[in-house]
Amino acid sequence: MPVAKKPAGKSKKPALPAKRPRQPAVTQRNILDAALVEFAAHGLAGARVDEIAERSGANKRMIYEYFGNKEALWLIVLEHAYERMRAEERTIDVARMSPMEGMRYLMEFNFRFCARNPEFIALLTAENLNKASYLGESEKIQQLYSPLLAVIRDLLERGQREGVFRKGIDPVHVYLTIASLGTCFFSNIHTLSTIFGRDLLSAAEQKARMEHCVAVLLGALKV
Amino acid sequence: MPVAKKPAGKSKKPALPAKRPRQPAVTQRNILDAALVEFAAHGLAGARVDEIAERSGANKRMIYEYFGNKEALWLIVLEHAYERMRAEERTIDVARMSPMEGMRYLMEFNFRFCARNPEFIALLTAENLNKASYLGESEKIQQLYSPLLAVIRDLLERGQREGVFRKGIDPVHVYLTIASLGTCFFSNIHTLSTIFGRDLLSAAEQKARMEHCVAVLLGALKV
Amino acid sequence: MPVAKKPAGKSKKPALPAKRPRQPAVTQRNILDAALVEFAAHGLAGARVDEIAERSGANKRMIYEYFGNKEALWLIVLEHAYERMRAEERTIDVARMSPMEGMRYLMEFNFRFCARNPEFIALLTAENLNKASYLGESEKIQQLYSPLLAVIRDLLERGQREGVFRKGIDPVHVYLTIASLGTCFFSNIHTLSTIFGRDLLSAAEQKARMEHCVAVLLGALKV
Amino acid sequence: MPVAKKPAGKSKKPALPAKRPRQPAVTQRNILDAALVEFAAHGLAGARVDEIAERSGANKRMIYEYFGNKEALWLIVLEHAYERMRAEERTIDVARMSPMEGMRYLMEFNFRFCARNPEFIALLTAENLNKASYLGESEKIQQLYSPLLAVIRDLLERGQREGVFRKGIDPVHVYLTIASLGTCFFSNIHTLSTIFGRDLLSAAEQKARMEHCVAVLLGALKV
DNA sequence: GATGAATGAGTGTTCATTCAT
DNA sequence: TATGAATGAACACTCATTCAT
Repeated sequence: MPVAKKPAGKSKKPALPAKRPRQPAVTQRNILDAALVEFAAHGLAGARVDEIAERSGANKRMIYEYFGNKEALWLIVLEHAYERMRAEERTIDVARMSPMEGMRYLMEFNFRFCARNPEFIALLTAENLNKASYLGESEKIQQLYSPLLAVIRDLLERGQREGVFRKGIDPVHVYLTIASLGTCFFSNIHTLSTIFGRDLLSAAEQKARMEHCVAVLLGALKV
Repeated sequence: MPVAKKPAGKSKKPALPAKRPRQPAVTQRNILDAALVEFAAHGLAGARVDEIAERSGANKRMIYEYFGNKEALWLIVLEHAYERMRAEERTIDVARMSPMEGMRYLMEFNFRFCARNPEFIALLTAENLNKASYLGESEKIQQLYSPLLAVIRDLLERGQREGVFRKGIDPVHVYLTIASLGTCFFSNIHTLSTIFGRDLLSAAEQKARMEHCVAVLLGALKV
Repeated sequence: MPVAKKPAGKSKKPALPAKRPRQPAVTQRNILDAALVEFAAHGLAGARVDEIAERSGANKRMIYEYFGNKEALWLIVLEHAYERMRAEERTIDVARMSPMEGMRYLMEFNFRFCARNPEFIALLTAENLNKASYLGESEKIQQLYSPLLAVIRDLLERGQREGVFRKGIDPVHVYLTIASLGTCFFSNIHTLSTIFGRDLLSAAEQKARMEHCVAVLLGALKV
Repeated sequence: MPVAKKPAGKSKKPALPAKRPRQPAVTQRNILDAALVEFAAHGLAGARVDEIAERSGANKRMIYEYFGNKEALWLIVLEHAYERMRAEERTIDVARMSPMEGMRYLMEFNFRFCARNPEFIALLTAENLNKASYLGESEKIQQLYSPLLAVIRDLLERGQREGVFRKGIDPVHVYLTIASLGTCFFSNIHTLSTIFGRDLLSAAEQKARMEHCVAVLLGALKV
């Protein structure tokens, strides 16, 4: 790249079958995938539109054609990430589990989701750096009400009725605790590993951590 | 022609007091303060050296004179922030408290520190976006071993001896739980407020949250 | 705030024809031409990328797109200059000339080439200031073996066989002498003119000098 | 240097003997020496005032105090270099030598001077890049008429009278030839070594080259 | 729809020079 | 005389965005 590209000499052969994709949906998906990777890796300010274009295999112009500009693309990527998470959350079914088992399942589910989706965590981290200014603008995400809250409320009520959970617990706080214990471990995993000189990314450490988190959650709910 | 153009006349406002402080230590401190604000607000990539210069009242050149470059400045700001936190942590004295009271104190201390130092939280967030790559390079921070871990270990042992805490608890996990519950609430407070449509930054919400966190922590330790 | 400011309105002179050539090869050539002029005039350190951009009519960004950076551009300009010289040298044909006539021709050729290409001389001068560090990195130039050396060797051998040239003469030294007498006169012509208070750039002076150089060269070869 | 210099804390002890040199002449000489090295290494545009200050051990401010600015310093350095050369030239005494021996001596002298003073050569090279614009401004250098020309004229006349030199030879051209053969070899020695893949800086190569140059010069003068 | 050349406003960094002490 | 902190203009280089094809 640094030195004298070829003059591109007369590559115009309009008669040829034109092997270009010409598949808008595919191109858009490729751009979104590439953008997720780039944004997750560098945040909004650090991400490079050129890099997204190159990684997606699409032309840079297409990004602007389909998504308007960098910031709009950021928001769409964010929305997609939330949608995927909510979609997974909707598969949660704790109806047949006991309240105790159900809570354990939620904690484990959240923990594993974070472990499996570091890009989502990075996106969240980056958006918090932006003080959630883009998220706040999105009507879409606001409507994507998390089904988890209802599940938690249900489990809490069942548990309280059955006498295994304490009374007077705010489901939002339970949600926050579940989210904090899972998300925070992974979003701060780099600084924490450095500080403790312990590779928290290892499978063994993660398993131990998850067990601890489950214990913390359940210990807080038990009567 | 290539070098040394004439001063071009135009002596700019010679009437002004022409304050050139000439106080290196002050200038350095001003730069560091301004850098903390800018970096906390926009992260490493989003921060602008020009902005730091202007906000600090110093000349941009001074930043390079004293700190080398933007990335080196970032690291120093990070180190200073950690130092300040560790310094505060060193003031913690739970020797006269009961294990239960001590643990509650640690949780509250951490929570309040996060509430009081949003810039530190933002810095942490941003550094996690960088995958702790600068923190990892810093020998200084690695040596700043947190006194908290020892305090936690001591409280745990006392509590276990007294029969109020369960056995077999890893102090590092307790540390992580305390840090997660406090830090994560504040580092994700913007996205969470947006998602829940609830202003978690309000005093009442924060108080309630802190109470919940204390309950969670103690509930997890109790026999 | 950190990213993507609005276009700010102000559509600059929309009435203008808005010529955006869109001809990579032409743009590259323009940049190289402009760079040759700028580098020859000020050397590597003294040359200004902005000036090259302006003179070439291209956008500064294009220089980096096509050539990487200032130093890479310098090397390419240097390589092109050498290529042009070597190309001219390859047109030399002294097969039908007598050894004496052939040598005279080489001297005159070199002298005239220097007179005709002051920018090449300036480039050489500047690269010598760099201690040939860029030339030394160029594989291209090293492969551009000068055809002159073979021609000189051939003329020497023929002349020695015919008994008009002395024996034991190193062709490299003859090359150096030819090059020195021609190049040095022109590369130092400014300081020399000043020292002697004589305008050596005048046609008469140059003709006289060339005659002298031819005499010196032939006098050194004659038996 | 890149990271946080000490605040210089209160090093003011005006009562102390003040171990600073306080010797203007020495300081000036140090600056000139350092400037010669820096200018020779990088030319006018490439030289750094900071570097000169550091290398000289003097304060940067002193450079401006004593020499005005970078360009003025350049000129003075140039003048000093010329003065030194002229001074050496004035030691030349060929009165007792034969014309032939005398000419050989001049060539060898010049050659050896160039070999011994690469910085002077580099300075000349750099000033030629400047198109001798600073040299041209210097009244001093113009007055430093080279004694060599007179010596050459004398040798030529004696040689012609004695019948060993041809008639009608312009002493200026002889001067130019001597200067070219010596100076040019050394000023272009980097590019030439690279082109030929031969280390022309080696003692053996230089000796051979000098012999050749002497032969060329004398061959051109002989009847 | 798709391409990639082109643009201009920045962005980090450096430099010659000046001023307070 | 000497010091080194401070300055502002410039410099090499980058980036989001647009336009001609």
